[in-house]
Amino acid sequence: MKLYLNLLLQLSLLRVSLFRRLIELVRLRFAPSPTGYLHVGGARTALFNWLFARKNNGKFIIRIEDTDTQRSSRKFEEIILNSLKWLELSWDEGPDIGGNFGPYRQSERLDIYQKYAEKLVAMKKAYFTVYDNNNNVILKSFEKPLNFNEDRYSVVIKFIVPKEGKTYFNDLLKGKMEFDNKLFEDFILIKSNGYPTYNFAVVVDDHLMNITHVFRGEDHLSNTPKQVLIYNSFEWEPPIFMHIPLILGEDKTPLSKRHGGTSVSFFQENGFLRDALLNYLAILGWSVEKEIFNVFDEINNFEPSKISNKSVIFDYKKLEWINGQHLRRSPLDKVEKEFLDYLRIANFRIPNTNHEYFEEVISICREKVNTLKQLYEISYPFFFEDYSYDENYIKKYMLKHETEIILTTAIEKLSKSANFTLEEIEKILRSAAEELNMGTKKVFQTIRGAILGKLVTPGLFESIKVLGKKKTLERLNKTLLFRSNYAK
RNA sequence: GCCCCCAUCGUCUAGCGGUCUAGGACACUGGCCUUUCAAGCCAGAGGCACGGGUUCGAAUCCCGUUGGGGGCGCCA
Repeated sequence: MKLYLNLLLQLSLLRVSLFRRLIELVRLRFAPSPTGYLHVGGARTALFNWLFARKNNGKFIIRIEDTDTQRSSRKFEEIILNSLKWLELSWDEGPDIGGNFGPYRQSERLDIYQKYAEKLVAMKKAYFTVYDNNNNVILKSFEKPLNFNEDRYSVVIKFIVPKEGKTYFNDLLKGKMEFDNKLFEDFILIKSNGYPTYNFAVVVDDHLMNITHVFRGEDHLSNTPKQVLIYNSFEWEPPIFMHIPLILGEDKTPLSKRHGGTSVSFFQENGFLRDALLNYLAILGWSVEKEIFNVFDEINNFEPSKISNKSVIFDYKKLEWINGQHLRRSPLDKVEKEFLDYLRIANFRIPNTNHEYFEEVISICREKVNTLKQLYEISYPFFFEDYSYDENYIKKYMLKHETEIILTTAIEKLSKSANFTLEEIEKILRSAAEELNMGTKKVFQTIRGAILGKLVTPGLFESIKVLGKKKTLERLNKTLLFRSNYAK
């Protein structure tokens, strides 16, 4: 009977663990250190982790690796989190929202690392080391060294690397990895300030947080065997690793500010769309049939092993092209919302207009530009009366003697238009050119500059229609006046 | 110095032993369209790093060389 009950218990436990695996197959994390802005390389890493977690109905976790007390700051943590929010890479557990495996800041987990490090010491797999001011080792011990004045000595815990044998692990992209243990020297687990080193904290946290897959930059590849050594010492099962090739600048050095903007906030502030940035980061090294897509729609097609195993050069031009594609293909209301958000972030203001007018302006302007910043520039004369005349326009058209007759004819004819439809406007202006016996280019460019100040604008007829009869006539007259004053 | 990763047009990539006189995208050049500029469409230029093997046959497999990147921190 007892045996039977035991068996039943075992079975139910098995079912529980199976059930857990079914509902929560995978757990991935993005673990930035808050020492700067979110770099596009980091964003790409976060994206791949997020994609895989979402595809498998798993969890995506944010953990802050702030064990560098010198360089870490709460301000950068906030900026990084904001960038991730802007990208809409939502997380299930993190420093801001908590979760069952917290705390999610390493600086708040010091006691945990200390406990596990001392566990290793007790297992004779790590030891205390005391250094003097000149960095000479004066003591190695399995016992906690006492009575060492902090001013004169520093105490750390170091891991014992086996002198022989090899350490193995598998990488989703690189395949079987093998490192000779001789390559490594004993390394520090707990620094003299009580903080853990990266290689130790990452293992303890990934294990305690039940992380199943670690996708990170290739710069971590050579450190992985040290981490596997720690997993092995605890008899913990290591996660599945994947090391993603790094993003470089066009001179093949790591992408930095020298090459242009590198932070997510830079792209945000310069009028890039989240969908476009994510789209570009996704296809940068990951080939799919169609190039332009929304990553949120392609979650199920994400295949980590299909990521290219080669470092990639960041192509600003292609990003801009992709951005233009998204700008034109996205639903208009979405673009409007993004544009408004952008204006707020970039500290640009446009006057309140009625929604229909705003929408029409965006609609005709987005055909001509690739970024929200360019959209602001090209749409400026639609929102402001203080638009200025392009120097080229003044020289090439405004000052020409035909301008007066062109503009007065346009004013006369347009003012007679009853319906002011696109077709009607076109008909009027074409007939005007004909009557004046002038080329359409000369006539249209003269009018274009008069009503918008620039020689590069959306289509003339559309622009006139959107501006409306009243504004168009006002501006034509204004230009006539400006011209006569200019001549004096 | 030691260890690790990588190598197809300028850039990203397709290619996984014959279908490759190597396909696509961005960028570039020319053309069409045209009221400007874009977009769009059409055309063009441009690449398997090098040297050895293996094989009837190699961009594709193996070795080496070269080149690029990364790591070897009380940074992460």
